[in-house]
Amino acid sequence: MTTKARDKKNQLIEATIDLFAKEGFWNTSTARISKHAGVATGTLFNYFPSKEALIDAVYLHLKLEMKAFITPGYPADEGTGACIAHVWRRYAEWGVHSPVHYQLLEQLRLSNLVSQQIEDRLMEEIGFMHELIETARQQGLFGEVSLEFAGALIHATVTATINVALAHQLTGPALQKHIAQGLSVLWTGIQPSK
Amino acid sequence: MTTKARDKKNQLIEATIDLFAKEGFWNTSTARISKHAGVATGTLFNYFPSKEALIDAVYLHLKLEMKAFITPGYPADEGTGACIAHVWRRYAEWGVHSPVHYQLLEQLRLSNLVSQQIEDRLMEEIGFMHELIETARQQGLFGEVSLEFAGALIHATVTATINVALAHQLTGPALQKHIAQGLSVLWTGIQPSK
Amino acid sequence: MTTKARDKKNQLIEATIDLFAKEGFWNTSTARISKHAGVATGTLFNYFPSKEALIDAVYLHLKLEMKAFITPGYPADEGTGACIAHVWRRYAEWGVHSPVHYQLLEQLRLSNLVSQQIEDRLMEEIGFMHELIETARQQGLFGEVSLEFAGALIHATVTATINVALAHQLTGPALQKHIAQGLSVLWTGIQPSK
Amino acid sequence: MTTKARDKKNQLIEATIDLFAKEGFWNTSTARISKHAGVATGTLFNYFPSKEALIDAVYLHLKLEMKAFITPGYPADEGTGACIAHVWRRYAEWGVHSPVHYQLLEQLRLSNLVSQQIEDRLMEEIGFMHELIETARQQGLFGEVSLEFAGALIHATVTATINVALAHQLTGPALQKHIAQGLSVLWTGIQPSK
DNA sequence: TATGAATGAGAATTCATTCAT
DNA sequence: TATGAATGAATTCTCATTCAT
Repeated sequence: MTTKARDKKNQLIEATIDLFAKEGFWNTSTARISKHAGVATGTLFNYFPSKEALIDAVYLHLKLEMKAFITPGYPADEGTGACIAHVWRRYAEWGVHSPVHYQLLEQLRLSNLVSQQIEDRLMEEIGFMHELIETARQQGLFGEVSLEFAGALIHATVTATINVALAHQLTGPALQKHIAQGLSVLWTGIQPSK
Repeated sequence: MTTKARDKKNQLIEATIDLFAKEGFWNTSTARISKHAGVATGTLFNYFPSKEALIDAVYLHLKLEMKAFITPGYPADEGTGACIAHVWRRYAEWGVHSPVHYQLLEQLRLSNLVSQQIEDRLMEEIGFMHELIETARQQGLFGEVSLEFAGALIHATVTATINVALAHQLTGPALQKHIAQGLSVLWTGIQPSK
Repeated sequence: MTTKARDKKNQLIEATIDLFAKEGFWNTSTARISKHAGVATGTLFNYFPSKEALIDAVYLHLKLEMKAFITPGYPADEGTGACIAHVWRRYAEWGVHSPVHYQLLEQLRLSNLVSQQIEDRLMEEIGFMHELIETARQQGLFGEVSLEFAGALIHATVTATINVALAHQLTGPALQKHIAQGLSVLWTGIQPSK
Repeated sequence: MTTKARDKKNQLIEATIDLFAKEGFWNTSTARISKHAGVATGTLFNYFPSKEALIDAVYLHLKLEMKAFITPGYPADEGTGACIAHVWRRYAEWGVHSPVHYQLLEQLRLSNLVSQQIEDRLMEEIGFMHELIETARQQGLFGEVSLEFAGALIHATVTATINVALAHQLTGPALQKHIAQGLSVLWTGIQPSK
């Protein structure tokens, strides 16, 4: 795929995200997406074989964007706990920083619109988080909680934290305190009882 | 509204839930709903002025069903903590007991398809939960966590708990232990640090 | 047909006229007509076998109403010219007096919605006007103008007169003067050249 | 708009006129129009955003066609009276020449289906007639008749003339004589009394 | 490769009419 | 005779996708 082609794909993906956010899922036709991206209706289908494939690409795009936001500063040498805390905190910050993208990602996650193929593909990209959690479990950081439950709780707490931060429009120190509080709930709640 | 009319409305609502679950939101037309409910296409619109109104009714139906499941055995005289624990536990049990309804409710919650009017109407029905949380806060059960954040965390943890229970198809004692674990995470995590 | 039945028929016809005027032809369903008349949807079809039959009845009703307005004071003993002038003038006055009914009548006339059967039936009721015109022709009042042309010109001039009177909201002496002017145009225009 | 696009628009407009005439207003669906024009149902809506817009276009088309028929031979240098007579005569000839179009135009005129926007647009195209009438009035050709009344009478007489010509299927010299007669009625009737 | 007109199945909704009560 | 819920064909309009240029 040439650079130009990749550019156009991204252009279309960004236009899709924009319109999904602005007008909602249901009212966003491929024709409108094309126009918003500044290309002809037919062109969209030169880059994505179907609308479904476009939505898959959007989901992938959002997840990778999130990953790219989370990754910097990863404290690989400070221990598993620090790593998980980093990921959790950066996720929360991403959600507050890109609320539109975050909300769309959550909607797509529940929508059954994303193909299994893409979910699999993402396992490879995001899999390191699962390994991280598994390591933490084995180190006894999570008590008896299963791998999957730990993942679910991490996701659940970060989501709740983002949503409240957005609802209250928190920024600056108030936001940082809120995020710390959310992380603390997870951390306290999930740790093994003494 | 006569009993017969109420029956038919329910019939249509159940058919809608069924199809939404089976075929997904996006592929479920009013024509298919009517056929699935065993009535003519026009009949649906005798009971709901629009598809939007039908979806509102479905959402209302699901929330009230959930409330009806949660309410029995409410330990009003055992203190706020026991009440919250009861509600949390019964919610989790409902989700595991009626996974299709639970999942649809979650989808609708994020979809922006439900009108504000219905959200308001539900505040009256579900409002007691908010009061419960507020009372708990004032009794110092939740540390510094705000009302809204407490609500979000309660919802987030119960959701995570249900999802994992469903994924692992937990039942019987294993399920009860899992639910207890989820509740404990919330409870430990949210309580004020000593 | 009992008196009660005739009353209900009239009730339905009046409701139809009212709604046609208020909401236009295209948006007026039989259901709305029934409701407006204060009867059940099915009841309408006990009195009129179809919507088409109802429209026929409305047309008939309007024409007879017009005739009833025109007839009083008919100067049978003052000569043909006076009779025609009377009819013309009363027609104009009816149009100004009942603009809604007048306009609906004109619309129905051009709409092809009225059955031939009703047109025939009306010939009997309204036929005297044609005879009147024919007599006038034979008396040489209309020059070489054919019967049909004379009728068309009479109708055309009265219609133009009413429309302008309505547009300018003429009343009282101004209206009378305007009507006299319209009649004079017809009379002067149509009379044989010396 | 390319030539091809204009052609297709005209194709659809002609199909609409044809069907309106053949089957009447009320039975003519967009689906039938599309099929009659030899295009897919969706294609119609590529050219007209709604059925209403199509009807507007039909009305505009008919009026401009009429104008194009009337204009040639306009005797601008023979005085106002000659100009009005020319327009009147050509209008009558157009009605007899294109009865289907003429009748549809009259129906649309009374139907309230044409948007104000199109009426305004037509004022610019047809406005010269109003100026013509106003000039004639100021030259004393019309006695005390107001501008609007003069216009209404002109329209009324030409319409009556066309209708009778069509009913009698007049052609050739008989038609010309009939038209002359109609014009004479207007002219004699409307001129100032000495 | 880009274009955008053409396609036609499918969507939500309406409505004249029927018929069991 | 009156009722009004039920019917389902018909309507306007949308939209993912195709394909000739």
